[in-house]
Amino acid sequence: MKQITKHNIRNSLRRIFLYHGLLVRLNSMGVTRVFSYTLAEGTGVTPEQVRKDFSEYGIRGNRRGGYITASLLSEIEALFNRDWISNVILVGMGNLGQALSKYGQFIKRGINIVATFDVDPYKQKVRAENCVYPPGRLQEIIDRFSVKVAIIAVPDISAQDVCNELVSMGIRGIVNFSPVLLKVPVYVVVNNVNLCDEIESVILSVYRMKEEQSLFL
Amino acid sequence: MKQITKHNIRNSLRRIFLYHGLLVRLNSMGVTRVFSYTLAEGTGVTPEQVRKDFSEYGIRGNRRGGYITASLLSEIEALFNRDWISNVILVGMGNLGQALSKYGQFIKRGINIVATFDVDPYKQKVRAENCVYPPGRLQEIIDRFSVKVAIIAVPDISAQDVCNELVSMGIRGIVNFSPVLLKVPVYVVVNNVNLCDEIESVILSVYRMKEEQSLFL
DNA sequence: TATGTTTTGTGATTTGTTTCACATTAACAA
DNA sequence: TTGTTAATGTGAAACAAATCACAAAACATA
Repeated sequence: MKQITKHNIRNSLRRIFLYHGLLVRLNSMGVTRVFSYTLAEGTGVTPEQVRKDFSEYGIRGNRRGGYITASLLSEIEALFNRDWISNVILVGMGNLGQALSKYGQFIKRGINIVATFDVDPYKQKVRAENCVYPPGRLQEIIDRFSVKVAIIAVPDISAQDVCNELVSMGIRGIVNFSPVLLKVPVYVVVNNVNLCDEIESVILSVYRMKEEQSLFL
Repeated sequence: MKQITKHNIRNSLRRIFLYHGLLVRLNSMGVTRVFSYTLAEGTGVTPEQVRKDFSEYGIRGNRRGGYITASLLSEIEALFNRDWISNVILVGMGNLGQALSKYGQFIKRGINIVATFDVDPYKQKVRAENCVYPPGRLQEIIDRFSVKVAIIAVPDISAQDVCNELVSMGIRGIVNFSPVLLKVPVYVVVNNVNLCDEIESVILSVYRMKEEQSLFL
């Protein structure tokens, strides 16, 4: 079984997102021109790497004038081809799901959560603005909005079942916030995000740093 | 400036967390023995890699009997040295912060959020169970619980200020959920988690997969 | 105790990624 | 028009990570 996880998405591609995020902010601040070192500075990589990454994806700048912010942004977004696919659904409205559904950054970045789902009838408040659908309406919504990507934020026990259901309904990309490895057909992309791991890695790094310092004492 | 980000935390270390998470679950399910291929299967890597990773961190198994789940777990946790440092604080109680503060997985993994903070007086409900402190009490809490790691979930404009303050108060590790690159002294570890990027990477991968398939038509 | 089997542990090899060094180009100034 | 400068773009080199192949060990069985 082959999954696209944090570990096998190309590093260069992950950095393109980094540049994209920064560019969105710079653009909204009215910065019209950027240089490889601008992006490098803002994302913590080297200028060479920025250029190499752009080179890999066929993005070119002006030999002396750097890059035009707006064009660069649209070139990256063209690369993403974001028009037809940025509608996503969110399954699981626990604490994390609720937070994600209200997270303001998504829409700024062109990620549109068209609907949220939960099995819990108590959470299914189909009011006007913040409605949560029952799983029975998944297929209908997926079809209506041609959704291809889903966010899974359900408890680990039900994650695989939900995943299977979504895949059978046409979902081809999954962002998985549950701590289980989802089994999916080869044509489905999975990205696992594990908040515990993110925090643990810092805890351990801090500890290791202490250890290294103490070697000098 | 050198940061420990998603990209420069050793891959092997990231995988150790993956194994740890799986082991916690296997252990609670009563599995007493695991093999490199058990862990490989459950985390989507190869058995050789599992062994190589353990080898790197000096963790050894039994030549024929694999690994004893409980011992392996405590060896990894000893590696983390989690006793003195697993108290963390959370700054910023917006949507994401609130979700993180209620996220049940943390405590299962030994991550203990000892206090949460927000500048907004409306959010500062210092009731018994779910209290949110004003920033003025940061130093007091950091000292009292010897906190070394903080989670930043504040809006991007204030992220750098909050970060500076935390570092000056003794914080040495930061999990940054805001989309800005924090400038920190070399002895501070930063892990940037960007939820937009995680979702975008899947959107793009799905698109690329479609593209590749269409080459065969 | 000897033998076959299973699984770990690791040197050697391959593959992938980042950095370096510099040729190339565009803008500007005199 | 011509030289100077400030950027990009990229092949080559250095580095890092993953895979392979197999030796070493431990257990089971006779």
